[in-house]
Amino acid sequence: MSTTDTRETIMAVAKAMVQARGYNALSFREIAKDIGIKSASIHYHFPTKAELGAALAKRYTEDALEGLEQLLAADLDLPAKFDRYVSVFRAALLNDNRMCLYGIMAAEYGDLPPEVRTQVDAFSAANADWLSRLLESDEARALAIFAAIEGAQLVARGRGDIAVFDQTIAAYRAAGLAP
Amino acid sequence: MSTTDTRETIMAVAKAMVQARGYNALSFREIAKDIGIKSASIHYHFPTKAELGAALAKRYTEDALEGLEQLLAADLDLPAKFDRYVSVFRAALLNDNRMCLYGIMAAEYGDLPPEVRTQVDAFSAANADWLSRLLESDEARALAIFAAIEGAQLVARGRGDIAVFDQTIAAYRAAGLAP
DNA sequence: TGGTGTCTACCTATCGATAGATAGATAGCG
DNA sequence: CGCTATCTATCTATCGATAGGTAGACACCA
Repeated sequence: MSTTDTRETIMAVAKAMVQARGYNALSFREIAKDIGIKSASIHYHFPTKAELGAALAKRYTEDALEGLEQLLAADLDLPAKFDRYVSVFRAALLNDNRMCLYGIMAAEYGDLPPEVRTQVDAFSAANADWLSRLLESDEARALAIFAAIEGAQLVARGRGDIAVFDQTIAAYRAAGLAP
Repeated sequence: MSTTDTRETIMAVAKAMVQARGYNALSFREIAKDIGIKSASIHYHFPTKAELGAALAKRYTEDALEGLEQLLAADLDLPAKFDRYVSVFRAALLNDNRMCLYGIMAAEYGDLPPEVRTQVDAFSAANADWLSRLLESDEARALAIFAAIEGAQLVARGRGDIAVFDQTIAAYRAAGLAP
């Protein structure tokens, strides 16, 4: 397999694992077993676990930003755009009750290597920035909405019920927090 | 030391560790070192890690419920009671940027032993119930407020800034989500 | 063209550290 | 004596990481 393919496969598998069980539960041996190589080979692509974690978070933010820029430019009204935004977080739950990579890593913040923290921080900043542009509001309000969505995901995950997520978002809208 | 004392000390230290770094990062050896005993001795009080984790979450809910019942009966207006409620979550952040035990365990949900999950679920249910009584609202709205507070804590922790938590709660109030 | 060196992408084997867990001994106490 | 609470010592499993080797692709040079 080419370097790029294997590297991408590692990242895809690792991302899913983190979203399901967290950064701490991420294991080189498990990744390796999943994709049919040896754990030592992962070190060829990602010298340390911290580098893999940082690459994961960085890519996650980049991918999100790309999609969000397109969404912002789309010919949709504000509630529809917000709907699409929320559906990204919703999709994680639908995918085997997983969480947003940010949410689970933020919970483990105290255990994260510095380079991973940096990338995790970037995700919340990017989301707050995007939401403030969408809503033409200040960053504080945008960050509050982002936080509320993350919380909705966290609680819905514990309940194992996507309906809880939907009802919570609906409550945010009914209260006027979200558009 | 009496059984009770040691058991309580183990729980206190373990609780702080989970709030700082999560259930997965909780280590018998670390707890033992902290309180000056051997890790084997912890197994005398808590045969397995899962039992310790479940006991932690159970106690956490019990303690919370006790305080909340008193708060509900207190001679304060609604916003003041809500203030006090929020301040409990705020206090965790002030305590070395720790998180609510529920929040961090909910994030690790996919990795939690069944008996721990059960106790974690009980906490969100108890909070939703309490909030619905406080607000005289339906459970869905109450759960949404709980979720939003958890999210505020998660994001503020990543930012390492208690002001982010305060501003987020303020934004919830300004929007009309919280009283 | 054919040999030589280098690079990629893995491999096997192993390291030291740490995890939770257990068996069995022991000190102290009523 | 018997119980409680702790100890020492050890086990198995797993962790990330490293050392060293190798098949194959590719480039360069005589």
